[in-house]
Amino acid sequence: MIERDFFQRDPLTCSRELIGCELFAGECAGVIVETEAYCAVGDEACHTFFRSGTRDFMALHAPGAAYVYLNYGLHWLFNILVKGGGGAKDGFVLVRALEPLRGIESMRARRQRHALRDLCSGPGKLTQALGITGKEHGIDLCAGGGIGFQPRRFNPEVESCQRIGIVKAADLPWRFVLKDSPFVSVRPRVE
DNA sequence: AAGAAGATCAAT
DNA sequence: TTGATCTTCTTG
Repeated sequence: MIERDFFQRDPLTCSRELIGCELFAGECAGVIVETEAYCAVGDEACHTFFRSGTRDFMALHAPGAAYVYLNYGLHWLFNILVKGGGGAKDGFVLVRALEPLRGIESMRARRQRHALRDLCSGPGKLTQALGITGKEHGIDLCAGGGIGFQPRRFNPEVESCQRIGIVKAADLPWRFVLKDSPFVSVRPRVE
């Protein structure tokens, strides 16, 4: 079980170090292979930049809280609140892709897809596969409940690249992937 | 009251 | 490349 102090650091460190950790939700679990960092200060792509409700959420919750929201009216996106202790170090980690480990038949049933690579290879896909929706918004992920994290069991090679699907601050290399994983959403551009 | 924007996905 | 679909925030 990953403890709260893991999330009492800045979003870039948390995003990088979550690669290779396990996310579990009920009977389902997978290795985190892709994340993105969003910073409360100085990042125009972060919801705190244009949503007062998000700034309120950040003030009212402890690090390790789930921040789940509906995007494009269709897809739930799963984030973790991180607070490094002071404005510029606060933010969110978006979990974007998993390598499925357990509960694979449940994932297949919820996704209506069979291939392992189609189950959790995107932020909207993994919430559907794990059954995460807005009802998980605000829950504590460090409380030993049904959803949480397990530490790494190997030493991953992590690659950083540009974030996906945003227009503002699109050039920042704040997306992190497990190198050469076939389970990421979009393969990083090879230089 | 109405409109725009938005961290996506699957089918064409 | 496009359509689906909804919440939040801003403007009138």
